[in-house]
Amino acid sequence: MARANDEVEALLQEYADLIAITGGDAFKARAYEKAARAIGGHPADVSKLDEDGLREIPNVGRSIAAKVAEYLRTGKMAAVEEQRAEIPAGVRELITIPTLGPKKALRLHEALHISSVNELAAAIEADALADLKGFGEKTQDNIRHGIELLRQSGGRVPLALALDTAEEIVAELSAVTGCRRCAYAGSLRRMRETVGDVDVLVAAAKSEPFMAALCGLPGTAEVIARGTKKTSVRTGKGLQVDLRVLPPASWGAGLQYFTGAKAHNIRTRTIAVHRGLKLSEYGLFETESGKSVASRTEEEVYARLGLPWIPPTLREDRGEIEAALRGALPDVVTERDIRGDLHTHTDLTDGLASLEVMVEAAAERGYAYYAVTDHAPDMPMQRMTDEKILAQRERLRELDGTRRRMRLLHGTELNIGPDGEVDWPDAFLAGFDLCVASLHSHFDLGRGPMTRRLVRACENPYVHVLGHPTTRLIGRRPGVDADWDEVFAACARTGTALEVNAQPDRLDLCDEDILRARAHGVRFAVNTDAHSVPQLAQLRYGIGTAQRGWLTPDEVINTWPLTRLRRFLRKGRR
DNA sequence: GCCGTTTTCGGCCCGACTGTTTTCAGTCG
Repeated sequence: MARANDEVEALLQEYADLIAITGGDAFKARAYEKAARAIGGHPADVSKLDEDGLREIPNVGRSIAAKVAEYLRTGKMAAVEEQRAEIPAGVRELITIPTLGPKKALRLHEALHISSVNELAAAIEADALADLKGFGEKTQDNIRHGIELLRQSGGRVPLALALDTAEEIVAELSAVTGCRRCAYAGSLRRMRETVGDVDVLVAAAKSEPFMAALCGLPGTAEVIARGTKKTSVRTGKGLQVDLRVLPPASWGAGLQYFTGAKAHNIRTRTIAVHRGLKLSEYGLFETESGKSVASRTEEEVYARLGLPWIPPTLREDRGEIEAALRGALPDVVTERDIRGDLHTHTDLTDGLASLEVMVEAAAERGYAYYAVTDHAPDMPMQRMTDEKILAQRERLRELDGTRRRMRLLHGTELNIGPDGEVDWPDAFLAGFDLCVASLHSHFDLGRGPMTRRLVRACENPYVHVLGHPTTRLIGRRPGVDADWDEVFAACARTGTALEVNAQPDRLDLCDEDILRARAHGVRFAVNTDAHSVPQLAQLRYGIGTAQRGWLTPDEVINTWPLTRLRRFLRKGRR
C-alpha cells in the first residue's frame, strides 16, 4: 500500500516546487522540502498522528502540522490547491528536465506562456527562445538533451511507483467476494526498472464484480475499456492498469502468459508446438484433441513443457530457456538470503534517523550484521570531520551486539576524486571495518580518465565496495562513460565488490551491467543506501535487479556469514 | 516555515560547475 507518509511527502514537495517557481521565499521552499523528506522517511504512519504528534517529527512545525492534519482530515490542502490554480501542472513538469530549475521554468512561462515539456520542445524547435535572456545556444542544447533523456523512459513509470499501485489494487480486488486468486504479472513481476502498464490477474468464476471494483477505485481516473474478460483503466498518476479475469482452472497458464517478456513467451509457445501442444493464457492443450494437459499452476505448465519453473525475473529470453533445458538455471539470490546491509546513512550526514534508530530498525529486519557508512569529508555539504566519525565509531562499538545480537560494522562512503584518490590517508582508512567508495562529482571526465579513476579506486586496499558504480539516475542522468570491462576486471583482480544499489531511481549496477560484470568473476553487494528507516525496505528492488542479473547468493557478499565477509574485507591485507 | 547550549530574531549545508546576464545567477550534489 502507498503509505500516507508518501502521499504527504509528495504533496509537500509539490508545494515547495510551486513556491520556488513563483519566486517565493527560498528558505520557505527549503523548509517544505525538509518537512517532506522528514515525513517520507518517518517510520510511523502519519495518518495515525494528531497535530501534536506531527509536530514531533523534525522540521515539522505548527504551520506544516496544521496543513498535514487538514490533508489527512479532508483529502485536500487548501494552500496547495491555491498554488495549483496559479501555476499549470505542466510548468512544474518543466523542472523535471535536468539543468532546468524553477527560475528558468518561470521565465519560460511568463515570457512565452510555455506550460508543458512538449510545448518547450516545440518552442526550441521553432527557435522561439532565441531572444530570451539566459537561454543561449548551450542552454538550449542542454534542455534539448534533458528532454531527450526524459523521453527515453517513454512514458514508463519507475518500478517503485508501479509496485505501490499494483499492491494496492491487488489488496482491493483480493477482498472482493468470489476472488480465488489475485496477483500482478507483466514487467512488474519481472521487476523491470521501469514499467509501461500494470497487469493484474484475478481467478474467479464471475468477472463482473472485479471489473466494477477496479473502475470504482478512488485511484481510477479514467476507464479506457471495459469488457467481461478484460478491463483497462488509467490512474490519477497516469499509469495504465489492465485487469484480466480468468477461470480458476487457468490460473497458472494465465500467470505464465502475462508474466514473460514477449520473447520468452514465443520460446515457450514454440516448445509447446514441437511437442504437439498449444499454449495460451487458458492452458496448455493437445493440438489434435484440444484436451487440456496443464493450466492450474505455473509449475505444471513449465513441467509439461519439459522445463523447471523459471523465476519471473529471468523470463526475458536471455538464455534462461537454454539453461532450464540443461538443468542449469541459477539459484537466484532472494531477500531472505541477505544477512546485512552494507551501505546506509544516519543523521550524522544526510540521513534522517539517528544511529540508534537505524540500528534498531535493521535488527528488526533480522539482520546478522549491519554497516553504517556515512559520507566522508570531501563532500563538503555534509561537513564530516575526523572527530565526528570517530565519535560515531565509539557509540557504534557500544551498540554492537546489543540488538538481537546483530553485529555492527563501522564504515564510510568515500568520495572518489577526479584521479581516483579518496578522502582520508591509509592510516585513517585502516580504522574502518568497511569502505564503500562512490563517484559524486566530475561525471564528464571522458572514457580514459574515468576508467583510470575507477580502476585506481579499486586498487586502493581499503576500498571494499564500489558504490552505485555508474551513478546513473533513471530517466534523468545517464551513467558515466568508462571502459566497464576494464573496471569489472579490476574489481575481480583486486577483490572489490560492485554494488547493486537498491534505490529505485538508481538500480545501479543495472541488470545488463551485472550480467556483464559477473562474467569477470566479480563479487557484488546488494545494498539499500538507506537514508531513513523506510528505505531499508527498498532492498526488494535491489534483489529484483540482482535476480535479473542472474546473481546467486554465493556471488553476493552480504549473504555470507560474517566470518567469510570479514575475510573478504581484509582484501589481501593481513 | 523551522529552529534555538546565540531561544521569539535571524539564521538557514557549502562549494563547484556552467553558461553567459563579463561579475554572477542558476543548478546540482
